[in-house]
Amino acid sequence: MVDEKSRALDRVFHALADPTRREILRRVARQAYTVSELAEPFEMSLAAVSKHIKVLEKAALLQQTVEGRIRRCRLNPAPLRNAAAEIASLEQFWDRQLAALDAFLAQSNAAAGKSGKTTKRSKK
Amino acid sequence: MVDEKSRALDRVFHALADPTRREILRRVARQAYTVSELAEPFEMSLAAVSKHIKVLEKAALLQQTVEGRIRRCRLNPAPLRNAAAEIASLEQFWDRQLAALDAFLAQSNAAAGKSGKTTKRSKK
DNA sequence: ATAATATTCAACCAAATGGTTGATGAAAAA
DNA sequence: TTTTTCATCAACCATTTGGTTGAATATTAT
Repeated sequence: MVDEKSRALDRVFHALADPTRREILRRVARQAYTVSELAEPFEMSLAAVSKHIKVLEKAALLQQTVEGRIRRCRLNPAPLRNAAAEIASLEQFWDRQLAALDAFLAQSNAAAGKSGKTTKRSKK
Repeated sequence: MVDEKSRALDRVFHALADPTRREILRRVARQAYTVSELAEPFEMSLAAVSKHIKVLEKAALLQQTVEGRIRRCRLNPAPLRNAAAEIASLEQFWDRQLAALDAFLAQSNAAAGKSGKTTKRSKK
């Protein structure tokens, strides 16, 4: 399972890359909705929304529980944490690069006997 | 410009939804690379990697600075923060839903004169 | 039993995606 | 100047995506 984690991220980021699906996620994050309720605000067919929901399900971002003929849709937040972790990891590498640059500049300035600002940084 | 922010998110999440592009981002997060250097580890043509880079550029996740005939590629972390914020927002709504459920259960249990656990929660 | 409702499925379509190869342009090296 | 090198562009191709419509399925209501 070397790249299964990566393919899961593919699915999650792909699922998030659409405004309709993000809107659906925002709604189910607050409360559970049926497919019809989710579809109602959108100017597209029920089948189209059903497909969007399936994309979200394949990313495991949304879970359906069957209650007779209706499906109740809820958010599953777990994959969001993986996506957030991936993004945080990139930001962290970036921060380290900046830190190294800061250190380099600080040393250069010290060697030149200068004072003053370093690269602007967000405070940890 | 109502939905320009949304379309920017579309581009960022779409850019992140590919393992090659994520790997490119991880590299440029640490240091600057030329297009050829970025392409070298991948089993695909230079033109293909060039296209991936263009996707990252359109998402503003990557910036190129031209130095003669080479392009030096660096991470631009700003769009990552927007993506992270969107994810955090979903998680926040989810947490509030759980909090409301907790409150409901607590009140039910109190009314029934019971004690004991509530829904399991991650500590803030 | 029949009809209405909720949802999915299947077939289709246009557009976008992710890859290829070969030509091109512009800068650097010979 | 000629030749490499770095990178993009253009044309092409197969697959995926995001939508449609109409039929199918299963459950609930009459």
